[in-house]
Amino acid sequence: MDRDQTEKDDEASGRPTLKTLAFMTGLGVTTVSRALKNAPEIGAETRRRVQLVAKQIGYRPNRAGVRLRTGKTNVISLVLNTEREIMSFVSDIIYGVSEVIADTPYHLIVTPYSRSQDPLDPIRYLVETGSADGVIISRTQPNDPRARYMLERGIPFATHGRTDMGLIHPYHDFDNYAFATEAVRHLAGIGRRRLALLAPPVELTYHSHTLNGFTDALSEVGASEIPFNTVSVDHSIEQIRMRTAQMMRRDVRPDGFVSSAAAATLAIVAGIEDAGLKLGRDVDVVSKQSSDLLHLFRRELLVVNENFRLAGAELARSVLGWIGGATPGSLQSLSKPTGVLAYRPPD
Amino acid sequence: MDRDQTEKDDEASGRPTLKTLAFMTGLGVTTVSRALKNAPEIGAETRRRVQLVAKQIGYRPNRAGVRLRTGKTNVISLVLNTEREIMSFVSDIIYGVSEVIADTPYHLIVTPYSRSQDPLDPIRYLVETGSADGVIISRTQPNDPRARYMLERGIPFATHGRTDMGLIHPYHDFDNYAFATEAVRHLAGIGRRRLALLAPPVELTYHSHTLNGFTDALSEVGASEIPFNTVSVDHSIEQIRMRTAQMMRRDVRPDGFVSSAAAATLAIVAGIEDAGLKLGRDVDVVSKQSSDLLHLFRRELLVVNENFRLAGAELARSVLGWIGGATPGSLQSLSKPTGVLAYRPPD
DNA sequence: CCTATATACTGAAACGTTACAGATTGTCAC
DNA sequence: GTGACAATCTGTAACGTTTCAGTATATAGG
Repeated sequence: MDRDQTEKDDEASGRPTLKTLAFMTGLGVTTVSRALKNAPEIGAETRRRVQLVAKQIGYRPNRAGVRLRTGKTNVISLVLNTEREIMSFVSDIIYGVSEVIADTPYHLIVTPYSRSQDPLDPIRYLVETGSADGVIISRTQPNDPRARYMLERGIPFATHGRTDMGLIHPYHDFDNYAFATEAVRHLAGIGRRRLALLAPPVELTYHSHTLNGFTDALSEVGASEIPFNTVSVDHSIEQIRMRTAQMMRRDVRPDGFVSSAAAATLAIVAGIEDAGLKLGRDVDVVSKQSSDLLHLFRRELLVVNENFRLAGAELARSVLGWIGGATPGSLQSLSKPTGVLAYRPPD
Repeated sequence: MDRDQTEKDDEASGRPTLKTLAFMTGLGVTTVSRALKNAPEIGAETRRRVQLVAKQIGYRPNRAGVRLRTGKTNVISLVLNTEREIMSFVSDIIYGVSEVIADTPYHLIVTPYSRSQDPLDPIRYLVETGSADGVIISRTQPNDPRARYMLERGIPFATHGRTDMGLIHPYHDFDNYAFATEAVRHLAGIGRRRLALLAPPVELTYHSHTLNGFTDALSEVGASEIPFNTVSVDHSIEQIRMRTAQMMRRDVRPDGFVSSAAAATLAIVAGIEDAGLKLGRDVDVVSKQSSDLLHLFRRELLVVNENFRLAGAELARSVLGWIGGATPGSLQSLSKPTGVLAYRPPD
């Protein structure tokens, strides 16, 4: 009677639950639950038996059940700016994150914030609704309210880029200081003396990293700077192109560029050519790139690679590490630029 | 006594629940639940009162609770191939989807499938674990096992690209037939007679769409095809570049190209130049692009724009529509190519 | 033989929500 | 005054999980 009823209940519903396993093994749900998570108070044989059956029938814990009971979501949220983030960037980071969480119970959810919205809004939403166990943010600022907020609430996160608030948290960053210094040294090495920098937007931390590297290396090699700070990599292709062309038509114009983004570099080159000058002859450009396409564009371009897939992977590892109990300070990483590829025109 | 206890319970936990609202309004949780979803058996004043209080204290339904009780996840899953999907593509689609689900209760989760994995695996996972209310897939095939599977299980989905199985489901597709015909006509119009097509991979549906458009237009304008089917847009930049260069060194070589992807076009142009030929003089290339960058690369390139952000938005609308009860057949859309931009060299 | 203690297991309750099956009114017809 | 009925509200159970507070059995110490 009792048995029949339970049996019927279990066979009716499609997906196996703890109750199903309990019935099949003849144990209580509590025992099954504990056996599956290797609790010490369960006999060794029972444990193996339960786990065997669970694997056989393809038991997977119901996420909603776990989440409701424990508050654990098994979700990592990647928070993205809908219009400012550079294209290839995003997909590479996503792939990097995916790679790492692939064989964990975690899911990746993408939380966008749009237009004129406060960047803190999506973070508040995530924290208030308890929608994620961990968060990844980018476009990090020196004094970042999002990082501060999450630190206060004690929710694990990692930032793409560093902050500068005297607070410790996991991050992954590309060494933009090293990028800028190497770029300047290389340009100086091939005889360029008046350099312009297309920098990241001022509000982001890596703006000053890049700028510091640039100016430090300038004085090191004794070259001078041609100011180019009316635009940043966040500006439109058209604006950058126009400003570049304007600048290249002036008497005192740069003979070398350092560009912090691949798309912007296309615009710079276009601007240079608009002004009737020739890349590799009148001016050289060193650019960061994330996909391997710039050298197809103009083979005279000098490129430095930034690996966003790696960044995504590192960020995911950091967040998971923090969730897993590691200390935030031990989850910081910096990736060095992979060498300047010097494509000098063969002729 | 009873009151004190309830009060204490509610104030202890941070986030308001139905119980909190019930206590504040003096109603039962059932009534509150119904009032919030505008059930007819709730008095008009009560309804307003409950909704007012709910808004004031910022009540948000607990997703885990809803999901456990109803099975509704409020999740849309975007299933992506980790290595094959083209870069900018992905982020644009994500942004498009985000845009549409922004003011719905839905979250977007990204489900990747990697390497040598069966494309059906992630779909099976989603369906078996009931992880999503709706699914979006790309890299659609004429006979697509994923679409068939989801159709059988009755789970709402939309495909980026069409199938050809005689089954009806929502899709969004770019009109690649029109793209190919317009491209060929344009090339013929500027005097090109021997055309090569860099097609999508054969297994995907839009391969034949593109190919049909190409060959139909060829016979229409009386031009001939130079076979170029040893590579597809899925091949590496290096392979495409090499094959192109090989072909361009032969006696009978194309004087026009139609390319189905922007990245591949970079490779084609590189190959053309490797062979010592000049774009716009010896050969013209019409290419699809998703971001507006190709004309910066070589201004002789002829480009047709495919809007992936729009695609993402349409796909999201379709899935939501299906979930909302619309008939699958009414959720299909095709986007026309936006005109060939004819950048002829001015000199 | 009785008590203490470790070992292996178990039922009940709770997380927040919704659906089902009432319960309590008030109104109206007769 | 009674019964029928609509309108409005409510308690209980259930979704699948984990935690709490046990229970039952075996082993050992005295």
